[in-house]
Amino acid sequence: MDKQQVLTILKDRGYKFTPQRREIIEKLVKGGEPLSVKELLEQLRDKFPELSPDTVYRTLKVLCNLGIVCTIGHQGKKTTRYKISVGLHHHHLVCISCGRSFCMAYCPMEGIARTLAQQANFKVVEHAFEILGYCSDCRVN
Amino acid sequence: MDKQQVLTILKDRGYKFTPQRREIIEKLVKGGEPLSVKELLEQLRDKFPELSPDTVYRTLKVLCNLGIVCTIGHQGKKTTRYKISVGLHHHHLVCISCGRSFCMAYCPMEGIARTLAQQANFKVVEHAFEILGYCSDCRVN
DNA sequence: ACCCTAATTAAGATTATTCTTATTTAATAA
DNA sequence: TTATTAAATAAGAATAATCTTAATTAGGGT
Repeated sequence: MDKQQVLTILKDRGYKFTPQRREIIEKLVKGGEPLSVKELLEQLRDKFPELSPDTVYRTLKVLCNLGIVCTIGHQGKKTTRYKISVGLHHHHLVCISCGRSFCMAYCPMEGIARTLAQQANFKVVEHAFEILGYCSDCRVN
Repeated sequence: MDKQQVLTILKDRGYKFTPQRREIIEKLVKGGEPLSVKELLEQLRDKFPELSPDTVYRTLKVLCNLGIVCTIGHQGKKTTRYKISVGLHHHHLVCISCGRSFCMAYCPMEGIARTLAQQANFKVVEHAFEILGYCSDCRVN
């Protein structure tokens, strides 16, 4: 997903283009390691010395809701990080030693959520799933 | 799980009994709706006017790690809540309208985590899973 | 080009949670 | 009972994230 694609999606949904938003998207589409809000702020400080954290959080929330970025580390173990989503809905394996994250090959929830929810007559809106442990580099044995 | 059982587990693991800890456990074993840290503090204010939030958070963390209490609302949607664990490891359906939570009948992760992790040569330590949506009372249709 | 309006912004307050530090205390051994 | 020590505590600082408010601005229509 490149910058143009993201901007097109935003436009279609009626969001405005602001310089701040453009730059945040710019940083994210570059890829690489998932970024924290703090890191994004640091990277954007020269261009927007008064960029407020709230603007970054708000923009990220919009992008999350549109499925453009995904979130890693909800679990409160470390600071939440964000990265451009690689298309399909998916979850992460998060290493509690080095902090790196790895995409799961597939999302095991689709059928399961339906089944579990049916039992409780519960209308599923979203689900959160994350596995924490040690990655191949960090595992001891 | 009653208070004695909890205290026995703590004793076995070498934790100390403090009046604060006893009271926090007392409130939790009563059952009922899952409690937030704020609610716990309010309920304990008359007995311990200077109880610090940190003490509550610390005690809850210990109890979580021992599997004695479980955590609801990790997802950052609302304040995290805690309740005595009903034995087996499990997850929750959380209503985004009324905020109530419901236990899932089983944990769908056991086999899945193993499979997913194997593919990545990842050693699983724990996982987080939560379904958000509307409960039977709150769903519109 | 100019105006209008709803969306977006910065700033700062607020809340939830964790961390640091110095003090207190529970459990254990003498 | 007293002394010892490791664990637990309160207080307050620090961090992450959200909310409130008033000012600014992008985009659409004139």
